[in-house]
Amino acid sequence: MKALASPAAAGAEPGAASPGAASEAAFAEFEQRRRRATINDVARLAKVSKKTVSRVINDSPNVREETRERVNAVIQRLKFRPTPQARSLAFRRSFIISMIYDNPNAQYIVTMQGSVLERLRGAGIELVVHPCDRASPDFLKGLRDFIEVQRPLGVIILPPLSENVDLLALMEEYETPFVRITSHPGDPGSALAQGHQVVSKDRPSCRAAAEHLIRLGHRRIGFISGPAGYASTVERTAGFFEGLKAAGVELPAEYRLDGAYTFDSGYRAACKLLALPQRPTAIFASNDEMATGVYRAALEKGLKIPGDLSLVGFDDSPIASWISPPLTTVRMAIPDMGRAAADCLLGEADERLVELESSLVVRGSTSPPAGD
Amino acid sequence: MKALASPAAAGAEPGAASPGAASEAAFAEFEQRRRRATINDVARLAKVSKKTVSRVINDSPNVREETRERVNAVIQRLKFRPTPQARSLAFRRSFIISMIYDNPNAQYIVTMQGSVLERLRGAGIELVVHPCDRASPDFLKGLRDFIEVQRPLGVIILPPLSENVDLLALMEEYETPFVRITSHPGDPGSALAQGHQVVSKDRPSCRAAAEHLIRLGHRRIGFISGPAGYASTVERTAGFFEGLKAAGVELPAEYRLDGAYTFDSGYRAACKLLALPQRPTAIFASNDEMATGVYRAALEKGLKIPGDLSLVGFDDSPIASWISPPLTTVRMAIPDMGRAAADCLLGEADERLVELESSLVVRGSTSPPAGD
DNA sequence: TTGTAGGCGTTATCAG
DNA sequence: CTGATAACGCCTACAA
Repeated sequence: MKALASPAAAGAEPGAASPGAASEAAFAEFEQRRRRATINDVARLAKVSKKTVSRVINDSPNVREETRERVNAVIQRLKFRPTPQARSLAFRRSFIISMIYDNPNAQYIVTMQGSVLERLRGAGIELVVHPCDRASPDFLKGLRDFIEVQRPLGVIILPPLSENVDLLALMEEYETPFVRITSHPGDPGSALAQGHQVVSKDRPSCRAAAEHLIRLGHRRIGFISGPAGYASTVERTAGFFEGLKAAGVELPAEYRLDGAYTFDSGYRAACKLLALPQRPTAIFASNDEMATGVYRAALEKGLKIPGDLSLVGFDDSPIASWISPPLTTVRMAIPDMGRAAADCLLGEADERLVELESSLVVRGSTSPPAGD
Repeated sequence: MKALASPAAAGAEPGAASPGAASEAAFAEFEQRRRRATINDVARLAKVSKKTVSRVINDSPNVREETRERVNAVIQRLKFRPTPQARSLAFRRSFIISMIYDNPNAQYIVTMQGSVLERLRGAGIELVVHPCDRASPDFLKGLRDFIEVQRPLGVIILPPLSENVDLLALMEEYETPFVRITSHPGDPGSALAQGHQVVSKDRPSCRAAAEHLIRLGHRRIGFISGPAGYASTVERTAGFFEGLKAAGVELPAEYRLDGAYTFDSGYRAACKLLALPQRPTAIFASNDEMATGVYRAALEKGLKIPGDLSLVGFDDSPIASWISPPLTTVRMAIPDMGRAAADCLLGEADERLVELESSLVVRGSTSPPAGD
């Protein structure tokens, strides 16, 4: 990239003929020591002070271009890499980013971890995972200890923990940059509006799910929500009913049941729905795991999907495409969200609020209702 | 735990009446400074040298019990916690344990992370995750950089990476303690026998799977293997055929197909098996994802599981209990493996080789074959 | 059993 | 724009 691309150019002149370039002898002497280069080695061989090397490492603007190049040349030649241990001590911040979560599904977690790491690679920053149990009595204490002792560069908080204001207050207290991953931006001025936010816009896609079912001809539609108190529950519900309302479809109260994002809750809700005198011809389950429970219930009732019952889920988990028939569902842009979250923490985000749309994925579990 | 449990006992005597106990004034002065306590604060208030405090922190035996108690009392009173950043610099090792893996399924990864963390909690050691792509050209380079720069306390390597000898050589090179998670102990003396090993004994459970099918009356059994070169493939295959052989059941070559642990490979293999003139009455798929592909193939052929086709998988992933009928499968003791791996790295393992049995979980996907 | 002196590798302060 | 000097908080060697 730079003018001094050739290693030889760095300190090629024997006899110190070129000012500011170390002698080959000095380099040779370094080679002897068979140790990793430190900032001192670089400083000595580049004939500058440690501080200047430090400035180069940290992209300080206050370095003459010529100096910077000379230092960089030595850095490359010595394969110098600053150690995060020492930097952490001096910076009073560890070179780690932490991911804190309670209980999302495994695929969500792993995809998120992977996409965050995609951005962290090469930045010399590692990802520390911190699952926890918000029901535990020392949930906050554990987190406090962690933040206080580790002092991570930043923290990524996954839902539903990202809606926990006590946790956010903790981050503020320790002045730890954080990103909330959520499905609804915090109201301006509220605690939930602090820090960075990466939000999955689920309303439009859930609305699309409703419209999809209605377009197919469904009017009696069952709805299974997520657990109370989750932003995702609110958003998915709002989006879906938005779609129904726009089409002028009203849902009797008994078509609307509460779930808990678990297989069992989906199964039980479906059993109730399918036992209704006028059973729904379609069901929207607020996540795939519950939708899987609906498959079970339908099978037990002898109902064919999608012929007798159309079904839409949410998550596009692997099981959605593996189950038969494959499940029409909503896919969040998890990899984009992970990358965006990392960018926020790396200071490479333009805005403090990133919104990403999720999208409806139509598969075989939805069709026009059987004429009845 | 100790005699000086009460904080007041630590330095209660005003006027330095008690030798070796700091004055209340000194403590009060510390309180003023509203900073986290350092080893210096502890040393000063406990009237010992930093080194002695360090010895206490690190459980050195060379400390008089009385001194240790005095120091501990001050530590508690000051809520002193040594910072890993400084210790890392001095120890030349980060207080992190790293989990390295390529591509196991999400549930496996998350369960493993969780169980390892269970043991790490309270030890002041964090878990850094390091997924990577062994097909990438700079796979090893990336890992080398990571180990060289981060210097983790230890590394946990998940299969199939745990069978990569280049990776193991890297760990040896950097003298980094590691645990291999695998399904077959390395031959003594081989590269695979180095480091710690936590192995899942899958032969007995796979043998049990075969015996289970045979006991139900199956004789024409299809087998879908994992990808070539995986220890897990070898072990599951060996176990299953052990069971067949013990019962005197021979499998024609066409009943035995290669899979790749993916849904598609399971589906394709099943299609072939079910198209055989004498189709098998049962199939063992070497993991649940492939088994799910078999469900699909069976459904397309109009074959009922388990009536027309019995099916056994491996992993006991969530989908195994959600799919209909629920899948008979083999469950590895992943949480135990994770805890064992952490113990190895924490130096709390008795042996360098820990073996854990997996177990057959019988569900609804297996039954006697329909009389034909 | 305990302490002193020095180092781990980097960044901050502040003068020039 | 650059550098000397002092942190950062803990540990190791070597003494006592």
